[in-house]
Amino acid sequence: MKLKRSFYLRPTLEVARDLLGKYLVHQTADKIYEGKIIETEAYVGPEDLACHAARGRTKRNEMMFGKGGFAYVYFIYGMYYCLNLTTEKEGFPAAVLIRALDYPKAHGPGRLCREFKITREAHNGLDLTGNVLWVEDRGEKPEIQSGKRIGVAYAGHCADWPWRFFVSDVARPSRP
DNA sequence: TGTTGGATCAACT
DNA sequence: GTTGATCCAACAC
Repeated sequence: MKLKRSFYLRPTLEVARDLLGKYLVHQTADKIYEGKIIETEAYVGPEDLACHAARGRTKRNEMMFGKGGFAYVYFIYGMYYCLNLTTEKEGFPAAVLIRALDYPKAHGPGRLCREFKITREAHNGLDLTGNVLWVEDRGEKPEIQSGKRIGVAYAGHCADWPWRFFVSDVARPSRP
């Protein structure tokens, strides 16, 4: 079943963990994309230097300050989009980055957006309780591991926080 | 108005 | 292990 708003309004680390084993679904005009979520990362609040919201509210990260249960899509390195799902209550900036899906060529945040045709223009700010982009619970309860986040070495001590979650039985979600 | 660097990936050596 | 592709938001003038 489709996850309700209340799922996203809980603490971000719980949401990041619980999203593993769920299915991301993207309905387009001519096709439905769906894949199991196998890797996520949590980005929580102004004290997390790796979080875009650590530098205050801006045009780019505005979605993270809103209510949980919306898509936050941003463009990076001139070529790639990254898909995040916002969490927690309005006014508290937090989101979960979807890093990898169990879907062909979708292991990696940039690649999954390319495969799923997710763009900032079309999907940033989308309501995840709507009927374009959402997450489904199909009753799977995978073994979960956690580790350090990827590509955030600039964030100082925050880079060591074990806020990356992945499904144990996937040998290599997106990185060794 | 100009500069800079990033939550990446793939193709190299 | 390193590098090029390629662009927008943030910040410094």
